[in-house]
Amino acid sequence: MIKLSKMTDYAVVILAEMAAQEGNVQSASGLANHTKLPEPTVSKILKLLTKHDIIESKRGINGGYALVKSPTHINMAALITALDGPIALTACVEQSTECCERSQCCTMKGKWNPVNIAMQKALEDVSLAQMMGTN
Amino acid sequence: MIKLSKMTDYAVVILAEMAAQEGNVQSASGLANHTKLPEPTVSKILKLLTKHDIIESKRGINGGYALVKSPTHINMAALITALDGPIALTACVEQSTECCERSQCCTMKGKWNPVNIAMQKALEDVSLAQMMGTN
DNA sequence: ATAAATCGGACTGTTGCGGTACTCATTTAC
DNA sequence: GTAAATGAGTACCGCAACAGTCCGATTTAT
Repeated sequence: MIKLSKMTDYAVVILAEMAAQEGNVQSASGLANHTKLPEPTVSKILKLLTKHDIIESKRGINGGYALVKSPTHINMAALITALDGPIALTACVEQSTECCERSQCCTMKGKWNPVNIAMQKALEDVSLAQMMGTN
Repeated sequence: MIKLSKMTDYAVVILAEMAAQEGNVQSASGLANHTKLPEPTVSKILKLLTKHDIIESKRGINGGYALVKSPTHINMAALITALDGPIALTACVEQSTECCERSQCCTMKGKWNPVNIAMQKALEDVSLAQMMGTN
């Protein structure tokens, strides 16, 4: 099963909650309460999102996190990249110019790239706002 | 990193080898030799592919495996489904009508489906033959 | 009928991820 | 200036899924 990690799943829920209160700075514990997710996990995800400039943080008393972009401008590709690393369907991607550990160069080297690109595009086309839309 | 398992990667290499000798029945050990992959792994993959009717097996002396469809009619979606299970980007897919383990229904329930469908389509559009094409 | 060759399914070890806890750095209210 | 509140960073543990291994079932050539 090609599935993205729970972390990404959680991230969407958290971001949706933040978007619902757009403009407000919300603390990690507050978000954890609202989303019913375990606080340490929420905190971890928020840090990752901050590091990748998807949200911004404010320290000190009454600190917390806030969106920097509107939900329309946050796409799934960026989210997944932030939490799970680069989007690629196999280890044998073009970037690794060396041969695999196998005795000869894998004949499939680089062949997955078109697929990867297609997937990347599919994910870029979905915004957080769309994910939040009614069923 | 969204990545598919090595198994799928290997499967493509193996199928490419089989396609190169289309029509011929090839034993698991023979294919392992040609692809330089560990035989038990090759064997395991061949079993999975057989179960999903992507190839067919022949027992007894001079037995082995052979393609049932032409490389043009084998797409990546079928391959990945056979080896890694259904293509879905999250556990919270439409099919599970129950709520998550969280106290309330996840607000994102079913929202990933459009993305999943887009990915499925992207993968269906790539045939084994295309993967075998020259670099 | 026998035996060799091969497929088929169950089993096990290991790696990576999800989840947690702890400590340090920073900011602001008083 | 001090202390409280909050985010940032690091390190750790348990579980689950995967990669790899083995032995039994089945078929066919002789």
